[in-house]
Amino acid sequence: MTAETPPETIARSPLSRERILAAAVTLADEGGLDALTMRGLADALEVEAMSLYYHVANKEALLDGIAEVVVEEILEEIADLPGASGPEDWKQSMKSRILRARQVMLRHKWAPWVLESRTTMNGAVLRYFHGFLEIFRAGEMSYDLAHHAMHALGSRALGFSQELFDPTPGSDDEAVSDELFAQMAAEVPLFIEFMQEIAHDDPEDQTLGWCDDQSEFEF
Amino acid sequence: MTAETPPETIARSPLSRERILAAAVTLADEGGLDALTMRGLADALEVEAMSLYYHVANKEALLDGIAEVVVEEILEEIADLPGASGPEDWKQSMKSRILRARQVMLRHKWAPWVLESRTTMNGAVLRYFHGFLEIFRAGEMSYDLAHHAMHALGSRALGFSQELFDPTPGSDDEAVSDELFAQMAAEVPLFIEFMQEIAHDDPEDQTLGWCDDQSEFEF
DNA sequence: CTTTCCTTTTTACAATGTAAGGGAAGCATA
DNA sequence: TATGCTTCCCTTACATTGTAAAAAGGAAAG
Repeated sequence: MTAETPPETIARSPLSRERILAAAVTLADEGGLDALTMRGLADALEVEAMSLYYHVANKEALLDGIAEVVVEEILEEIADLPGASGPEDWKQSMKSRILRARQVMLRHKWAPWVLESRTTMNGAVLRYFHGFLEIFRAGEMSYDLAHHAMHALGSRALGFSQELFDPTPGSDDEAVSDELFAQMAAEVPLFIEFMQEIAHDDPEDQTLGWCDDQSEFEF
Repeated sequence: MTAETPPETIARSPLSRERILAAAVTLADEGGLDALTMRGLADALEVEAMSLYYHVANKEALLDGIAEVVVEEILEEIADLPGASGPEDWKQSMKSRILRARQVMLRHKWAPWVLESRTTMNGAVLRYFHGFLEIFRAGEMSYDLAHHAMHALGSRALGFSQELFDPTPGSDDEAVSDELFAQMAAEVPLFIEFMQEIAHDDPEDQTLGWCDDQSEFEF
């Protein structure tokens, strides 16, 4: 009788959906989504590419899988948060949840792309949003209001950064920037002032703080 | 002597960046982003694939291009809107702008994906946001506040729908849905109630109306 | 030993983006 | 007229992707 491999040892041979998904996540963490290719993933697992297909229907299913993994990670992260106790601290509850989610997203920078590209909602997302529903109920608001609030939050609820645009317009370095600056000053003068005013802001957290204030004000 | 082709006729031979971008947009409109392949685009233009590369550096540049086309379309769409006149109607100005943008987005359902995937900001986006800045200034708010407002709006400013999840969880039709429903009732009971409450809502516009109310409330 | 089932590999193909170089037509210069 | 240069398009070719089809290995059951 062969000795049982201890369950927590990540053995080589026995491939499994979980092992594949875990490897996919780390692969994407390291090399970005572009690095997440079936062959590359197989290599990382020291296996041939087609072996993956026994455990995962196709690449789309793989992406579904890692999307769920990420949300489950968020769920773990917020597991120890207290549930909304009084009708008053629902804002704080939401804020802390979103901040935790954001932490996870920062660990997996590719995650927003994958999550956005999923069309079906997996169980983890369901449970995650269910948590928000509980909070909203604790805040004593109607389902209808909760619905609107969800929409208002949008993907921010999952901690998305959503930078939308790089500070640098175009790939130009410093060379052309003189005439470009002149043109911008002519075409979009407010933007110049805007940028200069904004320049001193801290990068991220202030913004998220605001976003929370926002939802605070609306109700 | 062959008759001159009238200039407004979309002549066959002379390829051009504009013609390519236009064809790319309609191709994506019809078949989705997946249909937008270099070879397919070339076919649509009755040209060989590699010919495109004379006018467009590569596919990424092509996507940059159609992204800009879309935003320019938005700009045209809002061109006739009155600028913010008084400090009071800035909300209305924003709302109408966003609604127009949304119209354009509905014409090009692929656009959100492309816009989100662009890392650099093109001139059209710049001008579009500049319009918002003007509005904010007309509303007599500081650049700092405007900055926060932009973040709060996020991609909604461009009219994104951002449905985030399909109503249907999974690809299951009606078959498994009984036990699935039971499981959901156990795991995420609030969701069930939530869905039933929500079911009577109209699909889209109400939501956007709310989103506008939201920004209304915050200031 | 044979048969069966589970898992992995072998081989192969089609679709994609794109590098490299080849031409054809028009125009300029000698 | 002849030569060469520029502009624009095409031919060929290749690497990389996802994945279909089927065979091979091995463990378990008969």
